[in-house]
Amino acid sequence: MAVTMHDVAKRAGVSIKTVSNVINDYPHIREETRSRVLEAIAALGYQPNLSARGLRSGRTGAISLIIPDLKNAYFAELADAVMRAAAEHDLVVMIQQSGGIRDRELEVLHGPRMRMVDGILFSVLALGQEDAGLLDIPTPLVLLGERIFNGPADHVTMQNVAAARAATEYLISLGRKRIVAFGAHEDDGIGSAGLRLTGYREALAAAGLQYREELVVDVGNWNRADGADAMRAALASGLEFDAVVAFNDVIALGAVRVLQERGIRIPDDVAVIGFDDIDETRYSLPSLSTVDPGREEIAETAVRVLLERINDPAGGAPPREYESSFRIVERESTLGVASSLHPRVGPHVHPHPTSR
Amino acid sequence: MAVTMHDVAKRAGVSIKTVSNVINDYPHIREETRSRVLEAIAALGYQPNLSARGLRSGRTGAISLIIPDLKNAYFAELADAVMRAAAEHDLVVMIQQSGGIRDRELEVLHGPRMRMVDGILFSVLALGQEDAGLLDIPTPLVLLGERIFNGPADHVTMQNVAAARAATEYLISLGRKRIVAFGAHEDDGIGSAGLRLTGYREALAAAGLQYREELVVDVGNWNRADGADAMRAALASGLEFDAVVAFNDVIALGAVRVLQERGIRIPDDVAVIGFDDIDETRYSLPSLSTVDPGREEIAETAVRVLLERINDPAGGAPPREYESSFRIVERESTLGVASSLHPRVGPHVHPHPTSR
DNA sequence: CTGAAAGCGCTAACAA
DNA sequence: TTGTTAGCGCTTTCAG
Repeated sequence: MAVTMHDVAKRAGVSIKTVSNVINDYPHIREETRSRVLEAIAALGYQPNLSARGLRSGRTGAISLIIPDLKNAYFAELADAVMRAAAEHDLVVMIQQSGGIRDRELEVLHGPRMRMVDGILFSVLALGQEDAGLLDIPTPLVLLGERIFNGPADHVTMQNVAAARAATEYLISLGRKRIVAFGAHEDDGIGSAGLRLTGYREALAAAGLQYREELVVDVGNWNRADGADAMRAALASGLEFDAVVAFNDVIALGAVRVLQERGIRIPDDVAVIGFDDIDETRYSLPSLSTVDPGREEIAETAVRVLLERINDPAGGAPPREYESSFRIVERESTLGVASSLHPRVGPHVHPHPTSR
Repeated sequence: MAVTMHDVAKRAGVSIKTVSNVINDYPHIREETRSRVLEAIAALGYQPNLSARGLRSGRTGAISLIIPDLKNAYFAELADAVMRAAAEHDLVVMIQQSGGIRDRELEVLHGPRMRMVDGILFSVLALGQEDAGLLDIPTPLVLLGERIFNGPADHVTMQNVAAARAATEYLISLGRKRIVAFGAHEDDGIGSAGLRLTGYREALAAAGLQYREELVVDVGNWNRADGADAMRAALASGLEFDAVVAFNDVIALGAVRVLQERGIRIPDDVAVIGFDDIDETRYSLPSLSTVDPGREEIAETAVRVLLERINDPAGGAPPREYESSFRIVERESTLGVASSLHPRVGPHVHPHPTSR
């Protein structure tokens, strides 16, 4: 059987409690005692039993990250950022995939596995405002992604409206007049699609450009194939435009592909900007201008806030909202290939301030 | 405080043991008792404490997956496959990133966190044969990826040599004569790069084509940027070739980009095939022919084998090797754009048998 | 078919 | 500064 604290205590000639104290960095231990214990630990190869510790202390040192799908680059990069932020606090991460399916989101959230972690980071996709009550669980919870919930839990997200507005204004500043909003969702008011559409409208209004229904293109699932299909349909319908602000990067890349197939030059004929700043946008042809949503900041904030909730004795403070800073990243799909003459030069960026 | 078995037992008017029996599907329980217990569980919202169960039973129901980097699409897709295979067995997965750094791989593998899981799936990148002894840990372990270890643990991998040979033979069957092996690593004999180079050589030899040093191109890190850089350098050196067998998909995509920048037509001037069948290869321009390594099968086999080791009382059986089946996936980068006229038609495949 | 009691390995009071 | 004791919530003998 595995070696326990008892074995260590016996070998070091101390009590089990002293071993515990050494392990937990209890301050008042004689240096000589400490080193004797440490020596015994090393000699025996002792490793604490985390289940026992968890049972006793009520803390496991693990948090859960619930995301729709790891194959989606956005969530893979989010998971990476979360894991690295968590590691800073000695936390390990259990990833659970929900598939973006409502029942599965609830199942995962309420499953017994959630009793195995100290807190949950939940990137909601399917649940809506009407499900807010279902989020009342005993485990500390921080919501990621769009602000579809009004207060049941802490929430960290990006500045969707402001970022979409900035992206659209950037295209306008390039002299574009007929800008497609690519990736809208019918009836979506408060999800990413709705918020980004709001930002798009704000930018048009501020520039005195008219909002045109026909320039708002729905894209079903925000994956590459649907992006390509939607662009194909838009072109088939005879839609004319000189720029596209896509509501995420992969639908932008799908659209770019179709535009290129049709011989439409980017950015000469049509400038394209995406959303998310996934790694691939640096290497696509052309490289894709996009909005960096502040992923690192989101991950760090989420882990920090979750930890505060975990450590907070009473759970007193009311839920809070946090928004990350964002920036427009200019690449070839809006600037042209001139920049590719210096492929090793970093992207030009437009910094924007954090709001909170 | 959370509700425990005691509370459930009290409410149902039975002993704690009976509650335990119901939860664990112990067969011999009177139906009436069972339903009474179930009712109490539902009414109280009881959920078992996994730490306590883990302490008592020695099993946590979690496994660990150690991979280099989730931002790498190959590993994200592997992680997805592993998580879905694990879910089939009611296992949850803790993902740990090693960064492909040797010290970090060892640190993660030997850290106390590993005592929190029932078994480990380890996708080794940096450790080599000389570290085989360091893999002797108490927790059941299954190695993923290349066969750099000779027997310390169970191991599941793809058929690197056979697949690279098949990919090369496929290009030869297309009439290509000067085929670049793209992604070799100096001095790599038994890692992916070395094995795939072996398959490449076998294919040339079988076809009576001469092996030429200059057609073997090193690519540093198997990421898109290094792939692009290596192709740029190859072209600058005046290298001539009519096909590329790239040792993974992202370096293939990086190379494709550079070829297109230079006005080289794919596949007319140069046919390109990659390795891994990551999702992106379906949507790139042109879509990329590749080798499907049998990821699902690898994940399912790995989880099954790990579970066998976990359940095996003595740990008796000697380590085993498992190889997944693979297949060549033909897309535009070797077939031409004709196929894109029917974008919704599935890829043509060359099935290959499983070896074990 | 069900109950009683022991103890998994650890930490938190409380003593010494 | 260190030792003793009592459980955390559960599963598992062993009786009944």
